[in-house]
Amino acid sequence: MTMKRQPIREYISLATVAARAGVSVSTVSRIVNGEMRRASPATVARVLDAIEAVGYRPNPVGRALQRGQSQLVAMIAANLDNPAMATIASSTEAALREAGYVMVLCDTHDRPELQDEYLYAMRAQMVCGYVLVAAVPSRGLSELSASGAPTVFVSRRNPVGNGPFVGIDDCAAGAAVADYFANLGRRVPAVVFPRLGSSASRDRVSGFLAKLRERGWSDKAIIQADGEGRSHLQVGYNAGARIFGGSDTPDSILCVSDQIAYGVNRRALERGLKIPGDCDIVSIDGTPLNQWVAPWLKSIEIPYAVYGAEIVAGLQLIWRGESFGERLLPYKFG
Amino acid sequence: MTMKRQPIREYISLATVAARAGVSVSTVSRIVNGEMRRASPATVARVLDAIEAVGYRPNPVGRALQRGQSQLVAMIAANLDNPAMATIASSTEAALREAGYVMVLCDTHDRPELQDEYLYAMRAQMVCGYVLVAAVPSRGLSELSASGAPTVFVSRRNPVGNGPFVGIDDCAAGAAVADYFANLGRRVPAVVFPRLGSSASRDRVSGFLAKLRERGWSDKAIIQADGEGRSHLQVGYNAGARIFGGSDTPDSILCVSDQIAYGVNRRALERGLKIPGDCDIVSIDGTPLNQWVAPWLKSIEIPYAVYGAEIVAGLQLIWRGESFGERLLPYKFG
DNA sequence: GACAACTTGGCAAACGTTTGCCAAAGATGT
DNA sequence: ACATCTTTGGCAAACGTTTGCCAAGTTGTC
Repeated sequence: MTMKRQPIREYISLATVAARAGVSVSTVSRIVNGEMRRASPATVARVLDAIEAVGYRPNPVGRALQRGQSQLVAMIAANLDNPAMATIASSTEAALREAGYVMVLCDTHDRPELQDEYLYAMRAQMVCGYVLVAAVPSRGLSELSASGAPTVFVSRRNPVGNGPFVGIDDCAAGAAVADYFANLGRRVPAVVFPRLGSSASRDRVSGFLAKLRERGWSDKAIIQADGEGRSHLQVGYNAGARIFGGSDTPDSILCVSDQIAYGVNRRALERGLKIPGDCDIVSIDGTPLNQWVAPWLKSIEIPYAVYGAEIVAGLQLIWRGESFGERLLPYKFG
Repeated sequence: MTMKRQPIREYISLATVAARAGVSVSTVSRIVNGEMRRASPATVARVLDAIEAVGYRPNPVGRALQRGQSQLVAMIAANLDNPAMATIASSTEAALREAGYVMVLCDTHDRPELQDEYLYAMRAQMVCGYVLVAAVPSRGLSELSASGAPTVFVSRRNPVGNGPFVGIDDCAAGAAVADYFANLGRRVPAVVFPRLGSSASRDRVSGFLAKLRERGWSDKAIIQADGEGRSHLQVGYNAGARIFGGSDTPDSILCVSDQIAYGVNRRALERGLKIPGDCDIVSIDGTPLNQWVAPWLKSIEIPYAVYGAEIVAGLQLIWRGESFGERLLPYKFG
């Protein structure tokens, strides 16, 4: 009944090399790992030749078992369909490969149960590190947090504690947009954000509001619209209905993500508004795609393409036992 | 100098369970693997309890080493920044997880050397299957092809042989667009495609051309523009310069991908053309994002979100030793 | 009462790697 | 000549799993 699984092929192992070079497996292992002083130059040369001749590559599985840790790094991301996360995934993958690691990608669709399932599965895989992009609170995350496993949080801070973080200064970004609107002479600003916000969303909104207050706005003069939806596109579209349906129509809108801006814009078009013109929209994300499909959108540009390098640098610090608090990357605006 | 790596934690192994249940490791192993007849009901119950009590999960690394094959599936994709591929990656990841596998994601940026590097690295990881999305010809791919390892090609057919394929009927899709233009009474059709084409691009173009010929167009009456660029956005933008700069301006354009359409559209806007109106653009891809950011674009909609399920179904057929030629999924148009 | 057949479960080898420890041989110092 | 140290390299255990084989114990049949 049950299929018997056959190995796909015989692998070239240390034993193969050892036999060919006429030495023991341990000697080859040490040379492979760069312990050149443990063998005479003649032996080293012989072994190196044999490695070359048979095309040996260390088997990561055997190594993982012995070391109790694989060369796999788990990236657990909330939603790959979001181009920003796709870019983070892509750049992290490239940086990890360069450093000799292999990335496992897990898409949680923002669901805590799925996040936990992945967290447990990855622990079983003996991964040597975790990259959590926009993590949600969950039991498994608390355990991970407590276990002290090498972890870097990206975009959203650790929702159940603290830990190394790579992102931008969200508060400052929100404030920058507020300044921009104020300097432009806008009178009726609005801000759109998801109802179930993350630390990032909250900070962007509060930075925006704080700066506007500083520049003379009263709280009720600022339109705040949260939207619901499983994607930020929906969030923006839903919030747009309320923004453009109220008594005051805003002349300037901050959307905390590109996708929200797309949703708001669609609603605006349906209502016959001109963007920009009747109303300016600014978003925070600024993926390159905007230049192609949303030239009407001005953005705070987050350097997602360099996130990967920062994330891997952070992991390497942690692996070396050094500390890594947070790395706030500069954004571009205007 | 060199850091000594410490295992993150002690893992709960078969030995832990065996000690607690008072049986041998082999007995536990057999029960974990569902061989219930090899032990008395009483023993089985005791072992199951122990498993529950200590929270045992099989270690995939040990298993992989013993079986000569891991539960990892390699997805090697040409360009994650393309939303279509991101959707394929996402849906495949979900389907694999459901089937108990773990996906490793590799982004080759369309570069053969990188594709080879990944192919070799994944072989060393003892992956149990390969999903190649938009593969490019390379030495390693030929070797993989020859080795008979379980492989599914997606979107683009195997460029160095043949093998299981998941995609759409590209030829028919191109023809459908041709019919659409003809029925609409368009006179000056154009087609835009990347200079370095894949089987998919070529088939879409040739299907389009063949149908137009069938409906009375001469070859020179059809504008064909190939574009260069590292992304399809660039391809479209570059080809757009030639299309809109020639003597004949087309009244209808087929772009073989969404991203090319974005590029063409940008060029059209720069030239002051109205889309649609002066010129219809139709693309092949039809990602959901279009509805939000490119309402001007009509598309053949490829069901990327269900690719994952088909890919995994294909892999499972292959693992079972059954054959799996190709699966052409239905697309939606209009 | 003898013998076969089945049930139940353990032993041990194997997968590929790493590494602590030991042994042989050569080099150096007295 | 002897003690000590260094160089060179192998042995064997360990990581967690699977599985062929064997050894008891139980049951059934004549």
